[in-house]
Amino acid sequence: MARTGRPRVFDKELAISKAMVLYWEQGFESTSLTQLKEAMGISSASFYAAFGSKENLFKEVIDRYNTSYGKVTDCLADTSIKSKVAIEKALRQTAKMQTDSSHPSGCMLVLSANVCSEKNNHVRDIVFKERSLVRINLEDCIIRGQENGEITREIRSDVLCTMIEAFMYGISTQARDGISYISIDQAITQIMKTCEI
Amino acid sequence: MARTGRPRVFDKELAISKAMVLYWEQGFESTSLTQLKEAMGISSASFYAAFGSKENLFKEVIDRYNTSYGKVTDCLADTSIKSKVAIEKALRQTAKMQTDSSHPSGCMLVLSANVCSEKNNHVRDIVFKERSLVRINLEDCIIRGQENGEITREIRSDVLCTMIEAFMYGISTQARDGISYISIDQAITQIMKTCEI
DNA sequence: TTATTTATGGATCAATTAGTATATAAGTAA
DNA sequence: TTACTTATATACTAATTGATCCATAAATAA
Repeated sequence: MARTGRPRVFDKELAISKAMVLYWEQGFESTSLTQLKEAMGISSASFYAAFGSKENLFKEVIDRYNTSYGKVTDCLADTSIKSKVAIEKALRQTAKMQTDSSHPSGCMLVLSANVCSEKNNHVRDIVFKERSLVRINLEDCIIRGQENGEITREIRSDVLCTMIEAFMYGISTQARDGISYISIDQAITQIMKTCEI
Repeated sequence: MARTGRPRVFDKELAISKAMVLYWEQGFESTSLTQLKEAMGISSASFYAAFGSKENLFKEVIDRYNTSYGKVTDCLADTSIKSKVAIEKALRQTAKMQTDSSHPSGCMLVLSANVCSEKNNHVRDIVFKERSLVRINLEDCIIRGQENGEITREIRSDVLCTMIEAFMYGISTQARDGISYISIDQAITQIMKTCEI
């Protein structure tokens, strides 16, 4: 059944997209409500009616990110492809996405709320938890690869995981610094050799 | 000759240290003047008389960082030690420093102003330029090592530089996430093998 | 029709932001 | 002493922060 009440005049999904760009580019705290409302083209009343708070909008934006740009690492959990291939694919897709100039550079989960004032530590926790999920997927993928004989057993899975994770997180800063995709891609080719049998 | 005028009652160097902790922990934009003044124990008038502006204090803090905690990568420019040793030392010292709980975790140059609103892009440039200097030192160190036969020539210096730089930057996020020094240190042992002849 | 529900426009809120103004205190220089 | 220089205390500013209030608009339900 159709919902009652005056219908919303703005496109909520589009508004979330606009907000994502701002939060991604500037981070949670540095993005003001004025900027968000302007980008969305709505008033305070509409903003709070639709999203509840600046923080709640951020949560919705993170969800959006995870189901769009953030999907570049989803292949780590895909057991239908070989583990080493999955890791390499995750890294290359990450580098490609993060250096794409059609949106803010770097990874939103790494950049948007890692540093903030104490009162917003719970916002920092949101992205921290999202990163944890990626790390779990990466380590599981490595373990799977070692069990299947696709990845070297000479290196402990947690050590390999920490090495690749650090490299992956660092791409965000490099992307912000303007390091090219091709340059990062070549580095990926190099670091992937560590996984070889 | 002794300078004229009423002498400053607070310790400027100590005040910069206090400010560094705040900027490091929360970033430039998320740190308020109120917090800075409270940490320093001074008034607005004293603050502006001594530092000029919030941004100028940040510059002084970055200088302080570079000559203290940031020195962990100085060995990259030390031509008296072997290149591979210098890189390994820089990485291990970086990991040790960034996970030390006596101060904020991670690297201030990577975390404190990488993400901000447009009006502070020039502050972002400050840390961007500092990172550039580290990158130059790293690449020069690699080139030197390859010329001296201490580092493999099988990999292009710029590719090796990008790989190590990404890994190094990523340590900041890992440190914030609570990854232990020992874990990162083991990953360093692994990634250093890439440099071997 | 009337009641109910939800969204919007616009005014407004208290708190906080970075930064100033002014008078005075405390030192040196002549 | 007087002149000068610098720092401090206190009050203050305009602008911005995230968020709320209220009247009204626009839909459905009965």
